[in-house]
Amino acid sequence: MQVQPRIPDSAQSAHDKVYRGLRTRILHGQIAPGAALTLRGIGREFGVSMTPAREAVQRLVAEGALSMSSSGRVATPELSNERIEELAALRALIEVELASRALPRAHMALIDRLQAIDHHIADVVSNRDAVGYIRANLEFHRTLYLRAQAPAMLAMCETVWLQLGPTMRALYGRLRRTEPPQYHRLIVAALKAGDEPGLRLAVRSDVTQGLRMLAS
Amino acid sequence: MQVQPRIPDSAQSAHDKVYRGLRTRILHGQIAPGAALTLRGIGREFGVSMTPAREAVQRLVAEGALSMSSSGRVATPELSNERIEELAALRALIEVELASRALPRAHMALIDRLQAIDHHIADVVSNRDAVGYIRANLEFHRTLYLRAQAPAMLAMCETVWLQLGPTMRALYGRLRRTEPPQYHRLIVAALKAGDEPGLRLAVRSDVTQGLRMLAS
DNA sequence: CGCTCGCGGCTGTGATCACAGTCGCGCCAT
DNA sequence: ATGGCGCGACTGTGATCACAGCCGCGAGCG
Repeated sequence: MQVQPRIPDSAQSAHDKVYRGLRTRILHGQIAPGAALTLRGIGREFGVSMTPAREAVQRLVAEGALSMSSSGRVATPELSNERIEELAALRALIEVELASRALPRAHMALIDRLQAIDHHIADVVSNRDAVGYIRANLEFHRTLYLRAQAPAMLAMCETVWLQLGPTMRALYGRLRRTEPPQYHRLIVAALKAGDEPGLRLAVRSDVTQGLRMLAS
Repeated sequence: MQVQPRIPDSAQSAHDKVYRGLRTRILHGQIAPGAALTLRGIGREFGVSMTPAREAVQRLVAEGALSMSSSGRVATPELSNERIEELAALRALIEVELASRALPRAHMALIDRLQAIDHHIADVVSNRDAVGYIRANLEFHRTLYLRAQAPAMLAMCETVWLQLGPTMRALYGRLRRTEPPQYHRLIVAALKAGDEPGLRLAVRSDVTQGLRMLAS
C-alpha cells in the first residue's frame, strides 16, 4: 500500500487549482470589472508556471468569466446593459426550472439549512460586507438547486453567475442595503407549502430584483 | 497602409483553429460517442504542436463536449439518459425564449431563408445523410435564433448542442427517417402569423421530439 | 509648453523537453 | 492452454525558452 498522489474529489492538477482559485474569486466579486490580469502574475501568485495559468485563464475566457482583447490581454469584463438583461433572463429561466425540480425533493432538513443561510445573510448585510453577501446569496441558491439533481443545468447556472460576478460586486458595492432580500422568505415559504407556482414567482422575482437596481 | 496580420472575424490563433475544427466536427456528429482522442494525434492532424491542441481539448472538456478520464485520457462522452433528458429540457427552455425574442424581428427574408433550409433538409434526409441532416437542422435553428439579438443565450444554446452532438449522431444514425421534421413547418407558420404561443409550442415540440425517440 | 516619435520592457503564443502515470501486449510459469 | 506478471511504448502534464506584438513612458522637436 502506498500513498495516493491524487485526492479523489478535487484539486488534481495545477491548472485546476488555478482555475478554481480564480473562479471563486470572480464568482464572489472579489475582482472589480475591468481589472487586468497577467499570466506570469497569476503563475507567480499560485506558484506554478505560465502553462497552467494560461489554461485556467483560457477556460475562464471561454466561459465568459474573463474577456480577452485582440492582443490577448486579459481582464474581467465590463458588461453592457443589454448583456446584463440577457444574463438575468437566463438566470430567471434556468433557476426557476431548477427550483421547480427541487421542490418535490425538498424536505425539512433542506428548508432548515436555507433558513440558516438566510439568517447568515442578514448578518453580513448589516456589516456592509458585499463579498460575504454575494457568497452567502449564491450558497442559498446553490443549496436549493442541488436538490434538483440536475448537474448540467446547475453548471449552466453557475456559468451565468460567473459572468455576472464582477458586475454584481460593483452593483452591491455601491448599494447601501441593510435588510436581507425579501424574496428569500417567499422562496422558503413556498417550499414549505409545496406551492410550485408561488415558488416559481418567488425565484423569478429574487433573480430579477438585482436587475432593476441597475436601471437607476 | 499595411497588410493586417489578423483576419478580424475568425481563426486568429492556432489553438482557436484547432478548437473550431474539433468543435464543428463534434457539433455535426462526425465523431461517435466514446471515440478516443490524443493530443499528439490532434496536433499532427492540424499541423500544430501539443500546446494548442491541449488548450483546445481542455476548452471542449470544460464545455462538456468531450469527457476526460481520471488519467487525463480524452474521449467524446457517452451520455446517460438522465443527462440527455436534462439537456433536452435546457434546449426547450432556452430555444423557446430565443424564438420568442426573434419573433418580433422576423421579417419575410428570414422566413424565406428558413424555408429554403427546410427544403434542403428534405433533400439530405431522403439521402440518409445523418451528418448533413444534423448540420442543416442546426443551421435552421441558428438562423432563427440569430434574430433574437441575444448572443449570451445563443452561446449557451450552442454549448448544449455541442454536448448532444455525438449522441445525436448515434440517434439519427440508427434512425431511418425519410421525411423532414414536421415541426419546422409549424415554426414557419407561427412566424408568418406572428403567433407567439404557437411558436413557443412548435419550438418546444421540435426540440423535445428527438428525446422521445431515444426512449424506445 | 505641448505633441509626436521611438525604444525598452512586458505580454501572450507556441514549440520543445523532461517526467510520471497508464495501458496493453507478449512472455513465462503453472 | 491459461492466467498472471513485467516491460515497453505511449499519454498527459508542466516548465522553460525563443519570438513577435503591444503599451507606455520619456526624450526631442516644433
